[in-house]
Amino acid sequence: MRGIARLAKELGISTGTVSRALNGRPDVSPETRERVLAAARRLGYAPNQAARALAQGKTGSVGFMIDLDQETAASSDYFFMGVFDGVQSVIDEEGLDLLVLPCPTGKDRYAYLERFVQRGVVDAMILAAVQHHDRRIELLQANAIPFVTLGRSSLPIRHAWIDLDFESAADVSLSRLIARGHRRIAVTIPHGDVNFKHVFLDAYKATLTRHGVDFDPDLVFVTRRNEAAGYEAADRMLAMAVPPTAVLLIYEVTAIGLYRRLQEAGLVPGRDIAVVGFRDEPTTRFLTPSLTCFRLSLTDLGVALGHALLAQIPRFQSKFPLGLVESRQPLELRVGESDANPAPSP
Amino acid sequence: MRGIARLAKELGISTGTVSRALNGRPDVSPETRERVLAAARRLGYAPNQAARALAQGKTGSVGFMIDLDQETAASSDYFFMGVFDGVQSVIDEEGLDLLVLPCPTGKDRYAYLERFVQRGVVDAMILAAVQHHDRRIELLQANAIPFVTLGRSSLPIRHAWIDLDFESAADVSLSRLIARGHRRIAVTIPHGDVNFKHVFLDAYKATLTRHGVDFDPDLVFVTRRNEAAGYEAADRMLAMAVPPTAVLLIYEVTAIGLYRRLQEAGLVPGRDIAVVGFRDEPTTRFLTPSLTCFRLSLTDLGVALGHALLAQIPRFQSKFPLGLVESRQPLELRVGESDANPAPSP
DNA sequence: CTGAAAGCGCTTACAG
DNA sequence: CTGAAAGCGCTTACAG
Repeated sequence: MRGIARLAKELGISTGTVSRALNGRPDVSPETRERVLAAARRLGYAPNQAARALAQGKTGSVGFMIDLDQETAASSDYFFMGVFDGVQSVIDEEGLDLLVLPCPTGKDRYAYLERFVQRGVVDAMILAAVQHHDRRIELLQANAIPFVTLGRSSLPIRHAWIDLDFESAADVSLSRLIARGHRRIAVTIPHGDVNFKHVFLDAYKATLTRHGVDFDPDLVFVTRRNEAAGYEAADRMLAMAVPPTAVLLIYEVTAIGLYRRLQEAGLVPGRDIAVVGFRDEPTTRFLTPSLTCFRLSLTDLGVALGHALLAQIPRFQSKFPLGLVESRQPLELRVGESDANPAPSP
Repeated sequence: MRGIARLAKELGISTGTVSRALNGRPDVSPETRERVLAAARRLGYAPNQAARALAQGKTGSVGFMIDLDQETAASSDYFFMGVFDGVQSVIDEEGLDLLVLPCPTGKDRYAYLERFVQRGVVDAMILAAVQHHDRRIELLQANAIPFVTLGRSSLPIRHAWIDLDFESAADVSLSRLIARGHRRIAVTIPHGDVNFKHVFLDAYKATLTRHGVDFDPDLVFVTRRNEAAGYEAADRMLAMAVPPTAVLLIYEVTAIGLYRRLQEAGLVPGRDIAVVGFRDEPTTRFLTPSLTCFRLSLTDLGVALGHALLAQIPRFQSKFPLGLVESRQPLELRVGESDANPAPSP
């Protein structure tokens, strides 16, 4: 005999009462509760997760699906770790566990998620690296799994999401550059189908338009998330008939390669060409000249995701009455030396 | 009615037969099996995980516990992602799922793990960031959970582990440096209680002794895993009465700060001071002069962990008869320019 | 406040 | 090859 039955026998009471005492139900006498808790402690009892989930119809755990493929995972460094921390600080309070589900390289993301969803492994999901048309969103909706995405999708479906404020970042950085006379401002966007590629590019275009600057498709560079991509992008920029006078980088880490290529060409960021990075990353803090970039609180992002998720789960909705969250996390400009230069006079 | 019962009713057969058909048992007629599988597909049936785990007494999932605290997680970049990929490539084959369990910053690691173990959330565990005296190992053994650790512990308990071959790395790198005349070789070791701090330092000492070089405790620098720590370490080295002529870095990322501090002092790695980094990381590939360091296959490491773990799980032991794995993953020297210089003649 | 009992959705000896 | 039934370890109306 094991589990709750063992406790019940030991104490000479019914399993129902043990269960109620353990779960903090009000209809248990203080003495009984004390005896049960003491026995549980003494015997090192912990409720079996599977039995509990089966009886209650909920698992008490939320999944956070991430991609392992190079494009999204490489150099993701502290990003997800920080976000996980934020999420847990919120859901821990509500007795929920976080299970990170890493989709292996090359494995179909939809099939991977489907397996977990259909088998009822988690009560709710957080999805990272949202694609332009992300079928996983339909999957979760069809299975009535509460969820929130890190990043918007472009599907004509409303769902809870938290994203970075790309619009504001594009506005702030471009306005700075334009005010200093820059007109040929290159932008790098991610490779692949992640949705923020489109979001960021749209924001870039919109800001240019607002300032009366023409959009030039030749100034858009698709880069992967690594140093080499920054090097190559710089290389291509330098080879242009009329090179850009400023660059906006979507992946911070590309700054390392870009700096290197510029250095080889005898160019100094902030003197010969203006460079603004998108997100502050530890590995770029040591660049010289220091990089102007946007700072993001990973913990805050995680906390926002946690709150948004709880707001989608019926039993938490009264405590987190946020409705269908659609919000953007603020990005704060950290001014460095890399964009100090005005545009060269023509 | 739902789940298996629905299928059974739909087909007019018993739930037992449905279960046997679904699970590929041999004692089911081909026609029945086909009908069951077709119906399951049609109705989008997937077995409930909790019910299955309860009935079978196993969950079919393995946990991989990582730390979220800055010291071990920050700049861990692709490290774990690569390892997860390797682990999954192995356990997927056996029908096991990988659940990553990220222990929040500041939360007690033992208590965090205990919760998952006692509730029976996972069948087996992989532990990262093993401490010198890691009570989690005793916890898993007491609960008879099959496990393997990424890193050795110093407990007088035998358990399955996979570690990096610090001994060989110390030997190869120090032998190179000593052959070039270096005698004052600084070493950086991690902060905190991670076990490889001791392993690496011991290997460093042993190699020096073997070459007849005296160990000087002043040449040991404790560094955290970030750029700034490398900067500070270099700073302290330069301030010494007799500075080291060579440096062995345990964390690659510290090379960035170290390079910077050396540069400020007008010193060039590979010309004025020899630098060897421990593990190849993408962010240091762009350093100039290029860094001599050790390359590690993360996927191979993950695969080794997966195999070692399966060897600890009774039902897989015949397929993976490896016994109690205690092995070190090879590290391959990637020669760069940073340690090209011989020691200056005294 | 407590107990007896049904039920959560599966699996698996045991008969036949 | 298939069905009936017990059981996995919990939770939760329902009585009392």
